[in-house]
Amino acid sequence: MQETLCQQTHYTDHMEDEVDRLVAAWRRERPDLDVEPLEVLSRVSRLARHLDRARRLAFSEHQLEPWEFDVLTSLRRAGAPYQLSPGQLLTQTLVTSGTMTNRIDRLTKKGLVERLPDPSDRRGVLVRLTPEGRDRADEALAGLLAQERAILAQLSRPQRAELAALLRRLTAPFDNVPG
Amino acid sequence: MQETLCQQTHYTDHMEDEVDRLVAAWRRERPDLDVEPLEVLSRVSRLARHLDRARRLAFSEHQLEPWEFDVLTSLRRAGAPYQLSPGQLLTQTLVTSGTMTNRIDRLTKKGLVERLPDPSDRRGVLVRLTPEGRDRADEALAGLLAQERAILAQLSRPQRAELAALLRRLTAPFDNVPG
DNA sequence: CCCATGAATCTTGAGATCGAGATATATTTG
DNA sequence: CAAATATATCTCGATCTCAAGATTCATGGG
Repeated sequence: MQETLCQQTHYTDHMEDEVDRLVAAWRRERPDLDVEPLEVLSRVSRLARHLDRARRLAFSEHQLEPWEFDVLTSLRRAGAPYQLSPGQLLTQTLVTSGTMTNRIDRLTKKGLVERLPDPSDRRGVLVRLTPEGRDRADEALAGLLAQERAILAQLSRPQRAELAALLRRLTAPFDNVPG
Repeated sequence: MQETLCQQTHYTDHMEDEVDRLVAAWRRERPDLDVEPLEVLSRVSRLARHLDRARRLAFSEHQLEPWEFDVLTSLRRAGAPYQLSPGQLLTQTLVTSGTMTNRIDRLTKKGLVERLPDPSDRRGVLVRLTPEGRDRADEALAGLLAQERAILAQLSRPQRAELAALLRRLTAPFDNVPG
């Protein structure tokens, strides 16, 4: 780790959040414990819940639920012919197999995806985006990005890059092991 | 924003994660879009799901569900006599009022909390931790902190502080407005 | 004092998630 | 080649969550 000249994140406005209050409360009630980990991970969990609410709102304009968006965009990103196995969808969306079966069923009923037999493995199935599914995914993505940009306006571009890099170090171990 | 000498987050090991692959896929499929926001916010959402799974595992040793932990520790942090209104519990746990009523019902049946009339407002209720509830919260917290420390070992202490500060700037707007 | 407005909590019904186990097919091993 | 093991997906039942609306009480103006 080398020292270099870089942007210091030195905030003049130190606005408190719920986690500051939460940590202060623990230090008062349990001064014997080191609750430093909560400074990072409680913020991650709470921010994710806030984002989930915000997304639910943003998607409701497009008649899409967040879980529908997750599946449709996973297929969209795969590129033509826009198909993945349920197993690949699992690693992208981090839900259980039972949940994914259920999601595919419902999206099929809505005409946004279709199930095809996997030609190379008779156990398997491929899930393919329909043209309508593709359009819905594209529309919703544009809306989501606009919303996310507004939330991230709190940070400068280098700060966002720094934040992304720090988060990557935490997510990578989860994403790169069997677990 | 001043420039100072500080630790540069310059990683020799640039381990990829799912979000790197996700972003690369979008740039290939939708080169017209700027997907930079996903670098931060998709990592936040995915990390939160990984944490949720890890917590579920950690708490199962104590026969506690994550949602039970959230409610019990909110009350524990409040300090003696360990009581809060359902409304206060809402802002701490970010669930809807219907969900909270349900949670309080179930925790009451398990003998971990009890409902008392609010002496200063006859509409209101106070939820109080029972002695057993308090013990369960304290045990589970110790276990959670140990697990979180292991996850955060990927970062140095100043990196953790930096990460917490950056996240605070994103959570504060959510935590400090009516929304 | 009474009514209108607002706030805090609870009720309800629909829908989504999880975990565990079932089923069918692949792959490896002896 | 047969048996054992592993993999991919689905089924099922129990919870858990949410959104919307109902209920109960507080508060302020007339």
